[in-house]
Amino acid sequence: MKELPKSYESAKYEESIYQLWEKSGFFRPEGLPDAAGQGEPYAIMMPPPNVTGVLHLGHALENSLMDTMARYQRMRGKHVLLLPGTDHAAVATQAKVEKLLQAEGVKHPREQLGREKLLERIRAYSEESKAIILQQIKKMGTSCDWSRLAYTFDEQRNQAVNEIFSRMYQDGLIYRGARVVNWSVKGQSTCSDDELVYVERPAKLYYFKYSHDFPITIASTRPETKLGDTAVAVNPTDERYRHLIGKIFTVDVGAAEPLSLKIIGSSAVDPAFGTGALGVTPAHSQVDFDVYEQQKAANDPIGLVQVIGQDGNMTAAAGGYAGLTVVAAREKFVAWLTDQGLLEKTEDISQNVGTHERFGDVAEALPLTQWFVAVNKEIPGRGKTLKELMRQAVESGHNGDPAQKVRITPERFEKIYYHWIEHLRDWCISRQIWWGHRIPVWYRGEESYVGAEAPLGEGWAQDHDTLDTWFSSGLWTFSTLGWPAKTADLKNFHPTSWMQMGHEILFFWMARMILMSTYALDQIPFKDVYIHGILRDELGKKFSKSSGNGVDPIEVIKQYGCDALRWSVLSGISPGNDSRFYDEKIEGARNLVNKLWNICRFMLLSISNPDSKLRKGILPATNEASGLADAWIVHRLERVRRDVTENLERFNFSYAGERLRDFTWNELADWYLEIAKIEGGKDELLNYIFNTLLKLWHPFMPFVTEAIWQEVYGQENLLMVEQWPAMDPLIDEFGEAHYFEHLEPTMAEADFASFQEIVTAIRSARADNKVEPAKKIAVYVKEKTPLCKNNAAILKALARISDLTVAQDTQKPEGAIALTAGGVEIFIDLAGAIDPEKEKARLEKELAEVAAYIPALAAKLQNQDFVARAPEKVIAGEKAKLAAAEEKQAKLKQQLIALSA
RNA sequence: GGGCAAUUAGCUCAGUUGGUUAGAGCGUUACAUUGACAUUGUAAAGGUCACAGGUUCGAAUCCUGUAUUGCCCACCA
Repeated sequence: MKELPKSYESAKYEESIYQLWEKSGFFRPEGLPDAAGQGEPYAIMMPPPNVTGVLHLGHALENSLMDTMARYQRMRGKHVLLLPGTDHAAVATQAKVEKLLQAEGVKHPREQLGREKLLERIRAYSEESKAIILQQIKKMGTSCDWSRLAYTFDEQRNQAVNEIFSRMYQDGLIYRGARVVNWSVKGQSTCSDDELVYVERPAKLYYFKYSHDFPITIASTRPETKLGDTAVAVNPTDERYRHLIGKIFTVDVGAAEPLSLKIIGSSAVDPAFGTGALGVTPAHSQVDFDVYEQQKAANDPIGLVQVIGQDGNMTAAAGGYAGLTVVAAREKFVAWLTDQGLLEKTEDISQNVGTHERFGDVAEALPLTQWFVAVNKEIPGRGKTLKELMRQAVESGHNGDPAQKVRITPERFEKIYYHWIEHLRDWCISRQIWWGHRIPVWYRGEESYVGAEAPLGEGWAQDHDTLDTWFSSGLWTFSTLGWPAKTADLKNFHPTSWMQMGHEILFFWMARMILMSTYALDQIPFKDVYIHGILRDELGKKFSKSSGNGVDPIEVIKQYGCDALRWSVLSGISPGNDSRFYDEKIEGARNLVNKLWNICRFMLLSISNPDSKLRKGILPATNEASGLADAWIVHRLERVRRDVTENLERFNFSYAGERLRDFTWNELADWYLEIAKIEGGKDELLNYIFNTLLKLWHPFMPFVTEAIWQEVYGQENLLMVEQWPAMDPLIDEFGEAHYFEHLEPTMAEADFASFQEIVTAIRSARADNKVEPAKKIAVYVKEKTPLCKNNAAILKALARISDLTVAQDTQKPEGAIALTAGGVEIFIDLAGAIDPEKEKARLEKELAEVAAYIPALAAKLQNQDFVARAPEKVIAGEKAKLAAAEEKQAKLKQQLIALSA
């Protein structure tokens, strides 16, 4: 067997290994070794990254999560489909390309280039971006099925979009209507409520009257919109104003027409806030528009006057203010109020304003005719609204079936989801940008037609608007599987098994996938959603281009390797919580990868013949040379196998990994391999450990484990499709290894722990007394009562490891120091190297510690309540502790006396 | 204003359903260095588990309140 290099060089392996995996066909479920076998389908749809740029660290986290899960499930024998794709990200991409064009000097891209040319530019940009992204996904080691690569804006997905639009339209769930919507002047498009980003900023609150004879003072931070007021709302219980309800006042504030203001009652108005009266501007406030609708329904209508236009300037209805920008109109109006003596006071307040997620400007509320999804309308034949479908899928299961329940990890996000649903309004899905799925509706005069293609006949023109990008990504779990065709993939893989996402897209995406899937397929989109937090820098700040703290995951891979990147983003995370990413973490990850490499390298050097039979994961038969350390490591390996498996099942990626790290480094490398060096002759067992270890590590560190595996077994035998280690027949349900017949399995753990304590105590004493590491010293273990059944094994190990000599049943030699550890007395002859004063101080310190501990334990055991109520096991444990402490105390006292004698 | 988290060693975090003298990694200190690995090893120091009550035989863990920090939602017109 050729010798491996001293340290793992990721760059040498990663590319060729990925190619090998890809070539193997195992990324495809039907390419798996047992594709026709019993394995159940397991599907993960990769959230498609936006084609607005390249992947960042957050994507590295997501890919690591998904690929770890996919590899684990694949090794468990599932028919895993990890499906990759990208998202055209309508607004985001168009906004990005327009910004780039503007930087190139094209000030008004839409007017200057026109629809077709601009779309061409965006397409070119997005294709370039897409190509880079796909390369990056490969570099991250992602084991996804490239043959099923999807794009939210390709032909297949466009069919799905058109199909669902038509169905929802036929069901009356999509409608065209005039409502107040969010409008970005800069982007010249609508956006949904969820796309608003609220920013806090200082504002002035103006208190004024519309005219001198108007009886109520109102307050507003946007006085210019008051030119469009049509009512004043007061609380009907408010004694100050209730007598005015129903009255109509006509005031002239300089708009094209005098304002006709009706005083209306609304319990939503807080009498204690401000003046207790609210100027109602139906055209420029969502809330006020609701009031307008309510009044209409109650047969007490109020007017609607639009004073701000789509260009962000005042409309003709604003009379003397027409054509002014909003800000200029405000200044002019306030100046007029001041002149007239109508302005009573101003107040500086801080205010949250909704800005457009992509274009960044403050969104205006405008009344516009747009396309909407009706979330509160009953679906024909289903007896439920879309909102109810969305709620039920998470709450009790789709159609009340618990097996069709979307389970969210961590659970607390369920509450947030319900809360969001409560407040959900009809979803505005039409956008005036050009990059996106065109709305499949055709017009000719008064006629309209819904369908992908124009109907027969002349003169039909398609709706100019495009669809909200989330309308298409909402279909992702099934549009990727060929829907609306009834494909085998749909049957096999939907509902998908597991989905992960950041909490910031819970509403955008998770909610919409649930809506679309329950509506279109009568199925939930996925059984489990894992919500991860975001990665922050070492100071806890978000990574962003503007803060200049960005980390390029591909650079990290180049420098430290993909496995190190994966480990550094995965370790330390917990569901739903943010985590920090910093250099030391990557270095630590790189060190771990290298440690694993060297552990395997050492095992291979020690094994005379790596045995491919052991790949099946069966423990080798007992052999004569087996000792305590062997029993212990087998036991510990089984425990870690179980812990890793259980925790991956529960999506505790970080804990599973930590557990594996702890075993590998602190148990296997630091203890067992050191002993194995001395004892020797462990071919079979080392083979077994080597095999199992690589399999357990593979989902976390696919490259380094596969690299080692191939060095041993050749390129025809890929680790990625080895079977995940199962419980060995020789290990019982309690995790005890019945492997070494001459050893009690339950004792292995305790005995080895004693052994470790003894060794550590000796090392510590040597260090305290500055004994040169290379110097051999005599150690005597005094055995009063048999330490345990495996005492011989311990003593044997003690005698063989490091530089110790052991004698049984002995008196403390002259000048030796005495220790109590692991339940026995130990004498170390330092050949006069000790300082008696120092030794006395050490003993006294230890004595003080144990003396302080004993009374607490004793008191506990004398407490009748404790003895009566605590479980047997706990009481027995406390008694044992007390006994051990008392024995130690006695020994320490003796040792002190002996020292002063 | 409503809601949700977090608060444990200098730093980053575990602590799996209440039961060790509360753990890890990094950092720190001392020592080591040709034998798998300095991307290393050995040993050590370091914590009133934010605070105050309560429940319990027993609380980092459960309950109530307070403080600080972060996030989400609503919004003040």
